[in-house]
This record gives sequence, structure tokens and C-alpha cells, in this order.
Amino acid sequence: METKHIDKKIPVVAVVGPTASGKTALAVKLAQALNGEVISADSMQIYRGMDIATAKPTPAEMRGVRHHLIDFLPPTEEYSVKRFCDDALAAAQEISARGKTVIVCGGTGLYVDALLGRMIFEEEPDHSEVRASLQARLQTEGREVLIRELLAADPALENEIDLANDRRLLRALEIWRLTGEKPSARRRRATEADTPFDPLYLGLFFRDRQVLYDRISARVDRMLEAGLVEETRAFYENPASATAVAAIGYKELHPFLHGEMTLEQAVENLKTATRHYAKRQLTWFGRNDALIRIYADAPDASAAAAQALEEAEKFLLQRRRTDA
RNA sequence: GCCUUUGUAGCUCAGUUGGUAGAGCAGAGGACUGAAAAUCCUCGUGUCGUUGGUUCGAUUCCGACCGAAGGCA
Repeated sequence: METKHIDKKIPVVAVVGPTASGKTALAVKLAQALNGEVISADSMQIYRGMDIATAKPTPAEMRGVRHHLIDFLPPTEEYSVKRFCDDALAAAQEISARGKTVIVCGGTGLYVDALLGRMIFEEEPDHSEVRASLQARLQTEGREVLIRELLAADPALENEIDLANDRRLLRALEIWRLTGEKPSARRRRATEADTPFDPLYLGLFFRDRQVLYDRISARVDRMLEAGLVEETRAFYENPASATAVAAIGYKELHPFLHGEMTLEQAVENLKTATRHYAKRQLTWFGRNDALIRIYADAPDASAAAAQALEEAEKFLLQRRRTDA
């Protein structure tokens, strides 16, 4: 086979799936077997001090496998897909240069797809002022005014974004303000980009969703035993960025800490919020045609890991052959 | 034992001046291009507690019974 690329694509084994599905353990197992290192694709485990709520892997769980993009930012700092892609690309190139296998593991679907798929984020000016003023205008003038303004500038957007979704509406206006370019044109350009990666997607799924839900419930109970309430209290003692405050766990326990709700009720809400999140993740990963489904509720639990390893080995072997 | 209130979707409850019913939550499906653990869209038939009666027709009115809550003895 003739593959004379100057810069070859980096093969990546991606472990994805809903929260509490066992991604961490599987990624570590694969890393051990394949001489790999893990790049986390998780928008919350990046933050220092947010350990229990985010189910951040402990040193014991990592079993000596090096993890990147975990536990490196203070909660006061904002983060974004763009930053993740930059950070993760750098980490991947470095891991690859050392001759090790890159394993991406995480439940933040947008991060995973933006990194490994066909998305590119160009430089743009700081958005904080524009974003704040647009938000204020949404409050005072209402959505309809902003929609009219946006469509006047870029009519194509009517069929391209969900105008009922304020986040999307504001972001489109933000692009227009910040860059002076039509948002629709920018979106098109982003997806035409090529990617430096050659990914294998392994997705943890469940034939019986109740099994996943039971695991979520059990894990939340374990978090409480591990001191989630104390961690929540500590979290609210310091300021936090808009990104960090969105973490599931703290905001559900907040009413309890203020005496507005029983702990039992707050915990119930936390479990519900986690279930909703897991469901959205299943939808996100489920539409990836390239993804190989690994059923985590198979009769034999280790069978899932074995299947995943087999797929990963097959994949890596084939890429090496192509290189030779 | 008596009196009052109450029994409607998995849960909390609306409602029908008699023509077989609808919200929130839960749950399900979907979307997703710089906050993504975020944000947004769609989906509601259930012996209207049971059983008699009145009626052309009862979940709605009347009786009895069963269950729940409160009150009086």
C-alpha cells in the first residue's frame, strides 16, 4: 500500500459512553494492554478540587497509567471545546511521539467529536463582553428582536440552527459581532476541515437501560459516603467559572445546604439529573455510525472488556501494517 | 361507632353546570459547530376506588361497600 503522507494520522482508540458506564476502568485496561496513555475528554474532571462529584479517577483507579487533561485547572477558570481541542492535540502528539498509544476517554460528546471528527475552531477575539451584552439584550428586548436581527444579517441560519435555543441564537449573533463574518459561512468552513486523527470508537452501551440507572443510583450513594456534601460545601466557598458551576452534583445539593430541601430529596434530584445526562449522552454517541457498541451489561462483565480489547488490537495492528 | 374530607396516568394534582379527561414531575424519542455535566425540541387512553340506582347516556348526581386523612365520642 502506498501511504506517503508527510504527517501521518495518529491512530486513536476512543472510549465513550454515558456516565457511570465503566469508561474509566475500560480505558485503563486498554492502556495497560496496549502501552497507552489516556487523554480525558471530560468537561468537568479538568477542574481541581472537583473530585467526588465528577467521579474523577483516583490514583488507585489509574493503576499507574498516565492521564492527561485531568485535574489541571482551578474552578475559577473557564474552558471550552476550542481549548480542549488545542490541549488534547498537543497531548496526543506528544504521546504519539513517545511511541505510545493514544487513548481518548470521556463522556463529553462534543469534545470527543470536535477533536477526532471534522471540526476546527479558528482564532477569534475574546467573547466575554459581547456575550454579556447580548445576554442583557435578550432579557430586555426579547428573543424575537434578536432573531430578526440575526436573520437579517444571515438568512441562511433559519434552517441551520435551532432559533428556539437561546444559547445557539446568542452564539450566532456573537460570531457575527466578533468576526463580522456570516455565522453560516463559518460553520461550513469548520466542518470542511481535515483531522489529524484516525479514530476507533468504542462505545459502552446497555441493552437494559435500567441496569445503567441502577449503576447511577449506586454511584451517587457512594459519592455521598465519600463526602460529596462536604465537597459541595467547599465548592461554594469559592467563586467558580460559568463552566464549573454547571457540574452535576453541587447545584442539586445546594438547596439542601441552604435548608430549603431535605437531603433525601436533593439526592433524588441529583440522581434524576444524572439519568437525564446519561440519556443525552446515549443519544449523542448513538448516532455515530462508526462507533462499535460494547454492551456493558453483557452476562459476563469481563466479556465486554475482552471484546473491546480485541477490537482495539485489530485496529492498531491494521494501522501498523498500513504504515509499513 | 359517628361526622367531615378524600380516592382521576408510575407520582402530585386539575377538570367535566351529566355526552368516557388534562397539566407538572417521572419516563420515552430526538437535536447539538467556541458555556455541552450546558441548552433546546417532540411524545399523555387512564377499569376517572368497587358496586347498585336515576338517566337516552354517569368518571361527573344518589345509595351502599372498600381504602386513606382529619375530627368527635
